[in-house]
Amino acid sequence: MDRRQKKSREAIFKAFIELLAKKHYSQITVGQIIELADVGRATFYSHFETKDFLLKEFLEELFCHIFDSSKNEHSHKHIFECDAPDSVILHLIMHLQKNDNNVLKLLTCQNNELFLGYFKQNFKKLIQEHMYVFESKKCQEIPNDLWLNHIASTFVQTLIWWIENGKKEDADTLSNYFMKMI
Amino acid sequence: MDRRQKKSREAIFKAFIELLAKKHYSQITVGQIIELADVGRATFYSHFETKDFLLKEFLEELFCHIFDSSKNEHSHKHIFECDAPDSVILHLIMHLQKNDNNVLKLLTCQNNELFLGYFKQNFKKLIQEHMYVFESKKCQEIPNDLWLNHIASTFVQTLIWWIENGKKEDADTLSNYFMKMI
DNA sequence: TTTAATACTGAACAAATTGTTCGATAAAAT
DNA sequence: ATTTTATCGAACAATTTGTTCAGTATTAAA
Repeated sequence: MDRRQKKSREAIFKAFIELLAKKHYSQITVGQIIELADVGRATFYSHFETKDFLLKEFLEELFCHIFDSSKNEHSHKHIFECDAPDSVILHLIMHLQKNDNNVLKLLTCQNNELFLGYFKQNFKKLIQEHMYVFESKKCQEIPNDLWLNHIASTFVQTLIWWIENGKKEDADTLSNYFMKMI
Repeated sequence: MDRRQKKSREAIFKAFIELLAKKHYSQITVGQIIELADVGRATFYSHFETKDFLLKEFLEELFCHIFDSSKNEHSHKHIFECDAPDSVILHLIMHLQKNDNNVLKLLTCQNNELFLGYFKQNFKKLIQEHMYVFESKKCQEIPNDLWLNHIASTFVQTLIWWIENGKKEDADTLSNYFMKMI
């Protein structure tokens, strides 16, 4: 990719994140983004069809990074070969604790609804691949997809609670709370 | 309240609901609302400061109705004096099944994020008042507010799953799933 | 029934925003 | 050195927002 393209794209993303941390998505205008990013109006629209597409691409890049690294990192590979469901969760929480790109902030700020959907979606994929890990917890009478959804929601909801309470608990405790609840 | 005021207000609400069922909140313009409601532009703005306030007032009226009637109806009053946690939930689900004002549709259509917040907020209040009912389910090691949040989220999430799957299960089964999960 | 207050209409208005177009300029790839 | 490509910046029409105001209709109060 052209160095200029990359530069513009990143400047737009950076400005967008900065604005997201301050105000609600719906209150952000294209004008504000290009001013902060210091790119021309036409440049913005040559990169992103609309503001909504900018959001979509941003979230996709973000979550792809979190969940992929959580799957593929060599140093952690063993975790998914372990039988304890805790470790899958623990691993993910520790990843989130690093808080790359301020994901956690985005999860709780005014924009949370936007992120929850993506987060849940990706988390569901993850646990679907490692469902066996949760078998022991599962009640046979509950439909599978309801159960899957339940795990994902509970996880996201636990995270939000954690952040809003100042992230006092360590990864271990949090993972423990989560496992107790499901 | 002046008959004219009431009429305009209701016409606006009605038009708003009709539009909400069709498209996303953010895509709805004041122009569309007043056209469908058949009221003047100035009238709209004399009732509601902005579109956001319209939404807020609408949701407040809606949820106030659901949760109040769920608390106060004479025919059901006994339920809250009963020890079984199931009955509180069952009662609420049966209320929702009546589907006044299409609440359920709003919970799953494109606008769900908007409604989830309000719904959860009200549901939390409700169970907080009847917390003792859930005591037996509670694990002592989990912080109280995390637990409260968990119950509310799980309920909302169960509802959504139910609606999206065509509402096949009856109130009893659904209530049962919910109780099994928490 | 008359009077006074109040709500609505409809049109016009400035301001902001959106998404497009264009020729000129600068940077990159060949 | 030449060609391709990205950016700029300014201008553009089209929407939308929220306000204002004079005139009309409805309601409540006397």
